[in-house]
Amino acid sequence: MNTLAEENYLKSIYHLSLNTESVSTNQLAALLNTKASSVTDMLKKLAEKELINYIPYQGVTLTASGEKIAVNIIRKHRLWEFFLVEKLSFKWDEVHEMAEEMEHISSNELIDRLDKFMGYPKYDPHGDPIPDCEGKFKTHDLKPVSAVNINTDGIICGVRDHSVAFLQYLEKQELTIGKKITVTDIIEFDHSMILQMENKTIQISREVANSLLITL
Amino acid sequence: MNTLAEENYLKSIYHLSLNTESVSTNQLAALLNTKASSVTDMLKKLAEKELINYIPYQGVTLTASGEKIAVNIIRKHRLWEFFLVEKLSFKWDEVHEMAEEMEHISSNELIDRLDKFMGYPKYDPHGDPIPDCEGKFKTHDLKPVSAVNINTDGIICGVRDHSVAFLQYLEKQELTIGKKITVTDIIEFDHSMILQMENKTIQISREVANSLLITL
DNA sequence: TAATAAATTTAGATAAGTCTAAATTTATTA
DNA sequence: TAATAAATTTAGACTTATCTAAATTTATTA
Ligand SMILES: [Mn+2]
Ligand SMILES: [Mn+2]
Ligand SMILES: [Mn+2]
Ligand SMILES: [Mn+2]
Repeated sequence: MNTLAEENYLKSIYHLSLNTESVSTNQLAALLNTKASSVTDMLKKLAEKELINYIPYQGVTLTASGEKIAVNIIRKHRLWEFFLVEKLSFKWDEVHEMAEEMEHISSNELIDRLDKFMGYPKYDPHGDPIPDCEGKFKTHDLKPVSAVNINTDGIICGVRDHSVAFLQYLEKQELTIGKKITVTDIIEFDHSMILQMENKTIQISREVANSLLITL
Repeated sequence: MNTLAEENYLKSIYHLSLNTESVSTNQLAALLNTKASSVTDMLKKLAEKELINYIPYQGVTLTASGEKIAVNIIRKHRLWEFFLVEKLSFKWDEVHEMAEEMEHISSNELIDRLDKFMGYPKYDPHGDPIPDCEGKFKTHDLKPVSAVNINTDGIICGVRDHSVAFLQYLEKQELTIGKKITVTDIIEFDHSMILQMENKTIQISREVANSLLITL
């Protein structure tokens, strides 16, 4: 159907589209660790296949069929991550690279059965929503901890930074999905925050607070 | 490490080596559905990497490191097939193509954990042995049904033909792995055989008898 | 608004893996 | 054993996905 490279481009365009209206060549080059000229070549190919709307110099958006493919790849990625953590006991910081390969296994029947086998999970190990077999999913209303006021509490439901370093840090602090926290104080000087957890109090930096997402 | 194409060549050389001392260019071209000239190019590359012993015009054998890689790919293939049948309820005729893709997922940690998750199975859904994480496995002593005498009985433990058509035929006749059969008669004219099964008697052609493997 | 900088595309090259057609080597057979 | 056939390799081309360097377009700023 589509090559591995094409799938990775579509997925990247999808992710970048969540923040900006139209995605630029340089944004893609940065995310895909490639050069702008390589991106241009691929954009022409994807436009030819009508998977993206491409206006030279003006950036790209996904067409309906391009988006469908992108969401399906993300569904596969997140279901495999769930499988690796829930069934094979990997930690949440270990699964992304493996899922990058597994998301390209082509069979949809396989992924639908995997979904069923795991009981149709709604969120992956990082709190990201898993699209169902129709491509539908709902994001819950998330806020970075850095955006809430003193004495607000919430449940950790996601992260903005998926790096191994960040995930390992959170794990160590027990700041994992599902945990309840209350912001008890904010240090004016550097905006670090004091969090009250079930069994302890910890302090986190502004950077961490920015990348830790909660529901109120 | 190695490309997908390289892995497929190594695996094919391994499989063909089970029947012949040295594997020829044309044998590989036929199995891999490609042209002899393409095979020659790849053989040069694999020889360069010291994964095969290649003498132009004389065929190839695997080196120790080439064989290790081939066995690891086969381990992955068979473990994923087992997973698909045992955990996701696919039929034994449906899993080969999916496993052809999944065998290239690179992580060995992943496959070792999958192995553990499934209880270290010794045989795949077609009766083929699954190498352990060291690459070791034992084939049981198999004979085609066509090679046994009247009134011999045995347990179905494998197949020589992995085609969908053959597997579906066997499934329909309940000639599946683990079933006990007794050869009660052999028709001289066309060498078809009468098999006594637990709850019925059936007749199979010589072709079928040739591809159905039992232990005595 | 003209000059400069930044972003993007084009041109031309490279590597992997494949192909067809031609040349070469090995095997068969008259 | 010389001619013929079969198997294999070589030569040259093509596709996909990359790259660097140069040209072009768009954005910024003096
Ligand atoms: Mn991921
Ligand atoms: Mn994830
Ligand atoms: Mn198989
Ligand atoms: Mn098998």
